Amino acid sequence: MPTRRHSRLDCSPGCAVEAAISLIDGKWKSVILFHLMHGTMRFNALGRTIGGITQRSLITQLRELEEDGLVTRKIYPEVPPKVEYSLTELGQSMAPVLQALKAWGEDNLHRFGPPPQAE
Amino acid sequence: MPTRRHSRLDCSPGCAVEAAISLIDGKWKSVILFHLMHGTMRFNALGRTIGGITQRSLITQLRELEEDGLVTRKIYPEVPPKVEYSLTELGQSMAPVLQALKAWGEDNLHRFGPPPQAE
DNA sequence: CAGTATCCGTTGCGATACTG
DNA sequence: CAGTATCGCAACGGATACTG
Repeated sequence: MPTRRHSRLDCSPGCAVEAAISLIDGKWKSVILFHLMHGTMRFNALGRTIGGITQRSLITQLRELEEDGLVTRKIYPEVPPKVEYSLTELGQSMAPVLQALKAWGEDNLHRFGPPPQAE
Repeated sequence: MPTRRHSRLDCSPGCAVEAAISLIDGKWKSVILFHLMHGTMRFNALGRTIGGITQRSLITQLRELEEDGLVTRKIYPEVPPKVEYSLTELGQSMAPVLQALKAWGEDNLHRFGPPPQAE
């Protein structure tokens, strides 16, 4: 029982915002979506690209994204197994959000994490 | 020790997205920001407008938003106490994000929560 | 390769009660 | 009114090991 994660979709003003966010909360979802916007990816490739995420977390987040209709999972019945993840139309429609997020982050990141120096 | 909540601002591609999200995660932050975009609000007013949030949660989220420089707190030294919360410039700059979120939510909410009927 | 299973610490957050 | 203090649980998420 997936424990309906979407708390309260019972609308008050600002609820749309909350609903939208509830889909991309979690520590990794936004990043996953972001990477999938660049195209289809396989499970481990996604994990490597993101970096620092465990298989458990990755699969959990992916399953939730799938459950929410943002991501699709294509299984190639072959061995070794091959599974590709990509965005659905709905997932693609998140693009503006992700971009706004990215733009904001890039503009303001320096305020929080003083640039990691030039090494 | 506020336990630096911003997990990893140590950038990998997509990190900007994660950083931005980390500021508006939590169950309520986005909604708080959203309501503050309409103007300054007092503590309890904010709580009532949002609905369903406890004082503890509200204050916690507000303090974090403040700590992150998105919100300011103006105290009127009078009795009964009066405290007003409003967005900083940085907070205002979140507008596009919030709007993207809201737009997306409004366009796609129906997919998750079947419209609350006409009562 | 793409997962699943188990364990377990941390955090989020609600409930409730109290205060200046 | 605008908080603070305590409690407690459930969910999140990391580590690690195992599997078809």
